[in-house]
Amino acid sequence: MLSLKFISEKPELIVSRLKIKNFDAKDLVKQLTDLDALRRKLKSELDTSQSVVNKLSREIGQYYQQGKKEDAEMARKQTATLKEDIKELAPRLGEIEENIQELLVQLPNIPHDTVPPGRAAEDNLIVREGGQMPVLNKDALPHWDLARKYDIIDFELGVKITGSGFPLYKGKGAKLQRALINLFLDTAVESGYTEVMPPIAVNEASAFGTGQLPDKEGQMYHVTADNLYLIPTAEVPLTNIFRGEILSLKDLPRMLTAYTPCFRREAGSYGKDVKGLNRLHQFDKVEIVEIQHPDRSYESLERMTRYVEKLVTRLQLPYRIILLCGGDMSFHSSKTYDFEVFSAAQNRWLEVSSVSNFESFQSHRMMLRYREVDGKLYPAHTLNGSALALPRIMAALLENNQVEDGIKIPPALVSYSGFEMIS
RNA sequence: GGAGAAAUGGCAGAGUGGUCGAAUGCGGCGGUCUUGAAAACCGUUGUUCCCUUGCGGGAACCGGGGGUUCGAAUCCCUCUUUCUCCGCCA
Repeated sequence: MLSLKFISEKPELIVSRLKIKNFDAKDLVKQLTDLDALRRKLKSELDTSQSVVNKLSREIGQYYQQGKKEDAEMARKQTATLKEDIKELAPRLGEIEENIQELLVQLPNIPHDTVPPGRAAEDNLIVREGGQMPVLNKDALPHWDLARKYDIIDFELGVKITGSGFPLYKGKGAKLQRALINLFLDTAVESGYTEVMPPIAVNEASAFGTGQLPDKEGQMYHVTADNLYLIPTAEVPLTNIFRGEILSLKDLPRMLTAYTPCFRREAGSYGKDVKGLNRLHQFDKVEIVEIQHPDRSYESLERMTRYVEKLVTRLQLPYRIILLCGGDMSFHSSKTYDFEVFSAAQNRWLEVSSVSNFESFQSHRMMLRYREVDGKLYPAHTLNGSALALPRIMAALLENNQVEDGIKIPPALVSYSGFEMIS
């Protein structure tokens, strides 16, 4: 969410910047600035009336103490009309503030200067590519066939136990998952991230803080009996650690990492996109989160991107880094890099990571601030990135490394998996 | 799930109707002292919003919401959360 003050000060800037995101903010911004002007006016009136009432009340107290009953009665009568005004104004102000809040959450984050314009995925920019494209035989199998052939992932059992999109990993498949998680966490910790194991169900305030609520409600699993949400990403609990906090300069940056299962309802998806591991309701992910000083958040974004690049490089997967265009970016992000790895048997690129700078968008929602040298409080910048999401990494690893008699495990993983080959 | 207790500033903890944004202690920050540090001493130390170019002034906040009252941290209602004991349980 953008700050109301910023919107009122720079309405044209916001409208023009949001054009990059193909978002027509004109009406919304106009409504907000109008409402803000009204809000200020009412607040002023209300404060003035309240101020007089408070003053009279203090006097009444003194009159009673001095035994001046008539003076007290007089003052008491004076408060009556003012209280009428207050009774009328206060709910109006409340309504306007609610109204403003409803509109504020509809306004997307403004993109960074370096975000290219564009409508959709075709307009994204490929920033860098790396890794070797594998050469596979014509009879190379997609990962769902490999999974069955080597008995390492059982999609049918997952359906039996839960439903589609909840795969069951077994044997070396399960071990490989664990190996990936450990590799990712260890690498993150080596790179300065503090490991955390957070709750994977969150309350409403947390889901609101990172922006899952109110608009993405249908994408989360909702535990209605307790009004909790299963996290769609560790970003939610990790960033909300700092909800309502005031950090000092020496606290910045805060760098956290966590492995969690992630849950997404993904309502409406179907077809080849959801085949095998391509899109799941439950999947594993290691996430990195940073809380950073506004002057350095873009350095962090680049550093995090290089960090994720290091991971895919270690896994020897062909990858490309994509700078999302305005139209393809998420509602909350100021700038996002996506990572895709090539899954050779499917002959397609799979998104395995998304690294974003949200600037102060989430901080405004969750009142996450830091104290600047001038002693004042400013919203901190929040960033996060997948490092990495496991299923599609698994898909690419299986497909790209298949040989005649099995699947080769990349060297970086062997010390974690304990085996060099799945056969 | 049953019974009881509680929720106050970064933390601990006073405050049961009037000058209480809130004693006191700890912590934090600044200073004195010191070669440096500690100790001691002195000072300082919440947030949001409104008005104001500035100086400054004002409103709100003692778990959330509502009520009583001229006036509420304090009284009433309600919700939530936490703790203790019992039950169940990895």
